[in-house]
Amino acid sequence: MTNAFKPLEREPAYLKVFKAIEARITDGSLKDGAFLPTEGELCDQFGVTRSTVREGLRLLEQTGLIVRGPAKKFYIRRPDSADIAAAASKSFALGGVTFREVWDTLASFYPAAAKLAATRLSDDDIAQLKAVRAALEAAGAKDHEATVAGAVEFFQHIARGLDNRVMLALLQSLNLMIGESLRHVIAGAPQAKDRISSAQEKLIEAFEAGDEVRAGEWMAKHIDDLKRGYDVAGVDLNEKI
Amino acid sequence: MTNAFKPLEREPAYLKVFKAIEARITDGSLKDGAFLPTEGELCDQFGVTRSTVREGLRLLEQTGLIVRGPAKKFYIRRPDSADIAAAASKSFALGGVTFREVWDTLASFYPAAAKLAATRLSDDDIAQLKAVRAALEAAGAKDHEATVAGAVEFFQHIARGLDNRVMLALLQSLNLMIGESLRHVIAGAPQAKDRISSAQEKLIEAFEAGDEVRAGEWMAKHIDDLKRGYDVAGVDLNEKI
DNA sequence: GATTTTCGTATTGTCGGACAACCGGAATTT
DNA sequence: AAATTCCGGTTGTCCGACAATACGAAAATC
Repeated sequence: MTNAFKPLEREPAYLKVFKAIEARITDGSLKDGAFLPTEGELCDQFGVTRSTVREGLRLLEQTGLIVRGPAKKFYIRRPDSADIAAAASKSFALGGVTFREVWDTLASFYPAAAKLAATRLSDDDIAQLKAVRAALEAAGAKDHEATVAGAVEFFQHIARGLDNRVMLALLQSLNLMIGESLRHVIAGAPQAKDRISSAQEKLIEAFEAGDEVRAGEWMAKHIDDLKRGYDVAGVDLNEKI
Repeated sequence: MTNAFKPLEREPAYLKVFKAIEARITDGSLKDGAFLPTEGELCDQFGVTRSTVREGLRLLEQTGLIVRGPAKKFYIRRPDSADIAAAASKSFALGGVTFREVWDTLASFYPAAAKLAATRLSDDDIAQLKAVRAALEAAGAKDHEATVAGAVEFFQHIARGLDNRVMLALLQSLNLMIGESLRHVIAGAPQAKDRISSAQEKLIEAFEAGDEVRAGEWMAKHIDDLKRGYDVAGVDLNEKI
């Protein structure tokens, strides 16, 4: 019997609202920065009640497609890499990934990123890296927070300098995760600051020289070094983040 | 004047509902698979109306923390890598990233992943890779869909075999994005299937031998080859996905 | 005339109640 | 025992309402 009726999926109205608005954002008819109509107007346009519209708006909100502007009105915003990264790392945390998984990923991906960085970082990017390193040097040896911040910021600037939003988002979500775990490591590893700083120095040199191979090698060493800090600090790599 | 009052953030009740439930999921007091109370019960417990509760539920729903079960009831589910990947790649699409960005990322990250795969894939994983390749071989030369599917599935299995959820999610979101773009390339590149298949063969050999270096090299070649297909197909790499 | 104050209005956040549609399971029939 | 019917619980949607807030314009002040 071929003339059976289709499953007839009924889709809740709030989902339709969500998809309708989402579609108009993706196809560009609602441009970035434009204000969304008020809830009341949306009710009229969609022919549903405010409760329903509001449920749809909550979906858009969580997706990151709209944010609250002045006067509480919503406006359109395409999610940027930072949002993607934040959402991803949050999900990871919920999923209970281990330190080992994060570090393994770092060790695999960042050397490759460093290679690319050697060919792609601008003079300005490199200057910023130097600034980050200088700030790290200036910080007190016992200032663990500054050490963590310096290490993470260095990664951040490299990711940003790659001029690639996909890579940026992926690396940023890693950066968010290592920030937390580095804190544990550094407090328990005495000369962490010096080792980090000297690795950064070598990396900057490689970037300046445009030396891909050296950049990749030093990044690998740098990360390996950070990871080794776990043993020193006595942290179990299989612990959940 | 230092004693000014701070902005005094008042957060909407629906956000509190969201955070409250989210917290109980993350801290484990609501376990994976458990059913959420009904909307009515939540109203009683939180002391708010259903409209409010429902807005909170929509947030949880979009975050991927809860899904609908039988009888429409919600149950708890920790987002897995596929969800993270899907969400991320969707956001990327909205952000209007270019093919070039995706391919650059592929070219940077996948060779590193292949190296790891050489040391980590189980015999079972490799058997599956062989199966994927066999299916690709069996497909007709003109069956572009099968070719795309074969190429993407090969990537998928590698990612899954790495035994690392973070890497899996990141690579999966890349896989989702290349699927679409590969379709364009392959239709316009005659011997794409053969080249893909032979690259897969070399990769499998390297994986079996546990030869990291060779695996990385062939993966780099493989991706480079796919990318070159763009020229042949006449696709502009700077086009948005 | 420029600045401050006041005030009205639009919008959001929340409420309470209402009803149809739907699902699952119990009660009933066959 | 199997199929059918029925019923209560739950969701999806609607309506109407109100307080709180934020904005912009009108009014008052200097």
